[in-house]
Amino acid sequence: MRAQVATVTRISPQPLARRFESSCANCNLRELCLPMRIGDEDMARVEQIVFARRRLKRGDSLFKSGDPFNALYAIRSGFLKTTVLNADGREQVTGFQMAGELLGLDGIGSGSYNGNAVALEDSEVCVLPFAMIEELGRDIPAIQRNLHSVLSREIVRDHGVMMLLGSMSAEERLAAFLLNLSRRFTARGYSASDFHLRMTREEIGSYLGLKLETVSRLFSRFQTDGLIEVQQKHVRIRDIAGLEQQLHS
Amino acid sequence: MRAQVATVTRISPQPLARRFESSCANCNLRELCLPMRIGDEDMARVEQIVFARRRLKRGDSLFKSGDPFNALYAIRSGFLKTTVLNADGREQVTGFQMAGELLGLDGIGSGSYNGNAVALEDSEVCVLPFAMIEELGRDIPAIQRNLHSVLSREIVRDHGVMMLLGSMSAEERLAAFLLNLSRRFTARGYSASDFHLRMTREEIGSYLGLKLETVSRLFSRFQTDGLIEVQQKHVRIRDIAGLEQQLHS
DNA sequence: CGACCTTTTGAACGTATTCAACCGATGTGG
DNA sequence: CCACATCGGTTGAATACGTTCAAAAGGTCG
Repeated sequence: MRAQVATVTRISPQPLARRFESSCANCNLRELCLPMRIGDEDMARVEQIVFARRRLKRGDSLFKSGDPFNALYAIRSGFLKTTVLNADGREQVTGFQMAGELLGLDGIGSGSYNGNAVALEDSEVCVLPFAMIEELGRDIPAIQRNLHSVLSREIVRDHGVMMLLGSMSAEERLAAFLLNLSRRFTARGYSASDFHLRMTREEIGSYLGLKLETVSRLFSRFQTDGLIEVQQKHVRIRDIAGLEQQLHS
Repeated sequence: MRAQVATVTRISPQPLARRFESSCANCNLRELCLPMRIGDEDMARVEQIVFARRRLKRGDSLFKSGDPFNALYAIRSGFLKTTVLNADGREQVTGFQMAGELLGLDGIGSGSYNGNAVALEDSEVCVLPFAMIEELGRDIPAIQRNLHSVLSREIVRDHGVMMLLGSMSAEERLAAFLLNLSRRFTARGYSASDFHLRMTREEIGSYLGLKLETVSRLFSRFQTDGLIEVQQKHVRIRDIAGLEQQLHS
């Protein structure tokens, strides 16, 4: 077991990765990253998983489709997007990820990442070698349970996006998108109503199945309707209830 | 541990479930359901997981959104759809499942199923109490690994659907849908070109983000173009290459 | 400062939807 | 077993929603 982990540790060093003194116990993302009870003794082992961090500058790729899968990544700070490419080169944004969220789940099944992850602002991620997660999961049920929960909730999230793309109008999609961002920022201690979009209109459009011009027009219409204020990438939500109404009409 | 599993076993009996002599080792779905090497000894334990089967008639619900989550279901025979409902009652089909595929993954994270599963034809499923899967996963790495793979591949599948819904035209969506069905039927030993659709035009439309009339029109157009023959629910693919071309144009 | 990228807005267009009618298949009850 | 009701599927015509093409202004970064 130990030997296996040591092997993975050797294989895994990423470009730009650096060893550091981990401290999940004190990490302010602990509630997001490890949402369960872990004893002090186990915690020491958990911290061995986070064997490196990796810094990304805006535009840097964390992993690309086809790269060999070795690790999951937990976002410590920053903002990323994940995308998939289809045969003829069209790109679909599959999600936007922020602090405390996990990346790379799509690589477990096939041994190589299925999509791309790109930083939309300077970011830092914890590198979590997957072989170590699996090993620890066998010893610490709370870890096992947490991994399964994370995977399952990603599936639930994806089904929500299918609902969005398959059954909702453009207005509803953008309203749902803004409310989702607001909720996630709130959970991280940021303002629920005032935030900076890290992605372009085109990326929002790709995620929502719309063209960038449509997204821009919708922002303008929401502003005219008094639901939000927009100025380029800065958004202020003025009428949460009004946005929620957009969802069900 | 044992006690915990016993508890779950007591909680879990489903209506219509019945005890039976399991035999995964001889199941003709083994390659689909357990795609990994397992020793004879471990196999005996695996078969304890499949502690019941459940028969469904067409239209029967396997589980509903909000039902307490206790088990995953492996389809032994038949055909099901999974759906999610949004706040105002609109239904989105999230997938169609056939023999060897797993249902209920969306329940792991929250403790209750997030969507609905309904039989589109008379079907039979193996009931796999999740607490037993987790316990066995801790002891048998191949089981653990398999569960992670299944979860991850569902995420990859979902991302493919997002690509479908977000970036592809109606023609491309239907072509992709037919090719996907064809591939999956082939893997189960059925004809790649000749099959019976178990779902209605409306259900296909919901899955593909289209209206039922649009689906019907596309079937007609594909027939006119010599790509397929359609008669109600019976489809014959006449030009696989032509369908694949539809994907990249 | 200049080049480039992003965003906004308008006008014309096209794809998929809506509404409607009709037909065929299926299934139920008298 | 047939009659009838219901459901599922097809097709047409009008409409609507989001896209495309285009131009211009606003930001950002070297």
